[in-house]
Amino acid sequence: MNRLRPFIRTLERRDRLSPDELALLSSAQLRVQGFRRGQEIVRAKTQPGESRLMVQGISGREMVTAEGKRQISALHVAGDFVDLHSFVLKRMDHAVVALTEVTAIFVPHAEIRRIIDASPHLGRLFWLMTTIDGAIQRAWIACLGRSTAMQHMAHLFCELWTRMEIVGLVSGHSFPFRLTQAELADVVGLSAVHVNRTLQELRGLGVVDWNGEQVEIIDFDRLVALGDFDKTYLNLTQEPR
Amino acid sequence: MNRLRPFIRTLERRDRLSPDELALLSSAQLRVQGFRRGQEIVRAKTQPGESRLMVQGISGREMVTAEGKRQISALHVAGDFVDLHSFVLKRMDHAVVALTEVTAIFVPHAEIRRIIDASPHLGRLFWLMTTIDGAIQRAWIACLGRSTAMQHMAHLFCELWTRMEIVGLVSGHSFPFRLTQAELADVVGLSAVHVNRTLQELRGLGVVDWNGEQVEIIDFDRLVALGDFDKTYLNLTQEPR
DNA sequence: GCTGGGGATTTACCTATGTTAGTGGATGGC
DNA sequence: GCCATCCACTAACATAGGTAAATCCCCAGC
Repeated sequence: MNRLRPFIRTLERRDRLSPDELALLSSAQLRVQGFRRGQEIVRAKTQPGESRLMVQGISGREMVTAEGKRQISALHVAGDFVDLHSFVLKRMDHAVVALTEVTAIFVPHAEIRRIIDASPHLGRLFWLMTTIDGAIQRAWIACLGRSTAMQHMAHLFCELWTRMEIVGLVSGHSFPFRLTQAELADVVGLSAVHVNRTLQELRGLGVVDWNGEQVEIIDFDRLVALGDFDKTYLNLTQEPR
Repeated sequence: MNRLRPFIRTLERRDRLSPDELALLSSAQLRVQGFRRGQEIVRAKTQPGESRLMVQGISGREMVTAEGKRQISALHVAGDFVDLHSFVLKRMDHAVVALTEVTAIFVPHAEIRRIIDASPHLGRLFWLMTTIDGAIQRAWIACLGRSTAMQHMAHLFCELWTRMEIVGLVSGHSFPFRLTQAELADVVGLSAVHVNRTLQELRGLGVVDWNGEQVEIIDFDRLVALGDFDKTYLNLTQEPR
C-alpha cells in the first residue's frame, strides 16, 4: 500500500523487514479519512476499535485540565500512529486533534491482531513504536521540568526536524509546520505571548526562523547545542528487535 | 515465585491470568539484587540484556541536562518494571536510580522472549504495562506544563497512593515515601525551596502531610480535587487485552 | 475599496517560582 | 563529647514567564 509508505519507513529505520512482513502489512484492511484543522481524530475516554496512522499533516494528543487549560503531550507526523497504544489500553486517556489538515488511515484492531499473530516480529515492532513514543514523552518531561523556554523550543525543533526527515518531509534544514503560536504554546507548556517573545529571540540569534508555515533552521549546530538535543532516544538504528 | 507477587497483582488488576500463564511467569529464571539509596540500577546509554522489576523500595528514571540539572521522569514502586521497554528499545535513553533501599529482580530478555513466545497474551500484557507507563508520563506532562506547584504535588500524591494501593503498600490513607524534598523537587520539576513552601501550604490546608517517611493523606477528596486527579489513565479495569 | 476576523506582536504590569545564603536540628563516626 | 553531614526550613531578593488589553497586519468575502 502506498499510504503505508511513511509508516514502513519509520519501521525500517529501526529494523529490517522481510518481504513476507511487507506483504503482511500491505494486506491490511484500511480505511482512509481526512480531517480538517481542529477536528478530533480520536475522542478522549472512548474505546476505539481501531488505531489511526498519520499519512499527512500534524496532529497532537490533547489533554485539558479542570481549569480549561490545554496541554498537548505529543505531536504526530506522517508515519506515526496516534493511538497504537489503544490496541492494548482499550480506553483513551486523551484526545487526538488535527492541528493542520490531516489524512489518516484507520487500522482495525482486529487487523493489528491478525498481523502480530502471524508475525511476532512485527508485533515487537509495533510494541517498539509505542515505546519510542514513551521515550519522546520522557524527553518532553525533561524539557518541561528543567529547561528554559528557549532551550525547550530549540529541542522541539530539533526533534521535529529529525522525525520529519525520516519520512522525507524536510527539505534542507526546513520543514512544514503550520500551527499557530498559541498551539505551539500548548505544546511547550508556555503562554502564547512568551512563545512569541522566545521565537523572536531565536530569530534574533540567527538560529531558527518560523513564519507560521515553515520552520527554517539556520544554524543547526547551535540549535542542537541550545536544546541539548541528543537523538539517541529516537532509536534510529537498525537492530534486530 | 513469591517475589513476583506484586507484579502479578499489577497484571491482575488489568486482565485475568490463566493458571498456565501464572506457571509460565513463575518458571522464569531470575536473579535478585539489592541496591542502596542513590545507587544506579540501570546506567544510561547501556544496552541491557535484562529488564528489572521492582520488589521493594522506590526508584526513578533520571535524566540530567547539559547544565547538570536533574529531572526524574518516572517513579517505580514494587510490581513495576523499571525498564521493560529496554526489551524492544535495546538502548537506554535514561538511567534508573534507587531513591530508597531497593530490591529488584533481573529478568533476562531471553526469558521475556520465551514467555511471550509461549503466550502471546502475556506478551500483550507486557506491552500493556509499557503503555500504562506511557499514560503516566502523559499525565506528568500535563502537570508539568499546565499546573501550579500545588496542583502538581497533589496529583502526584494521588497517583502514588493509587499505585501503591494496588500492591498493598498503603495503610489507610498513608503510604511510605522516604525521599528527600530535593528529590521530590526533581520529580515535579521545581526547586527544593518551593517544594518545601508548597508542602507547608498543603499541610496548612489540612490536605496532606509528609514527614519524609510517610505521606499521610488527610482529606482525600480535596486532594483529588486539588490535583484534578482522574485515575482512568492507570487502566485499573480487568478487561480481555 | 471596505469590512471582519484570526493571528502576530507589543506593552505594562503581575506573580509563581528560582536563587543564594543562611540557621538549626538530628544523626553517626570516632 | 566533638565534628561533619545531611536535611528541613527560612529569609531576602531576583527573574522567567504569565496576564490583559491593545494594535497591527493580512487576507478573504463582498
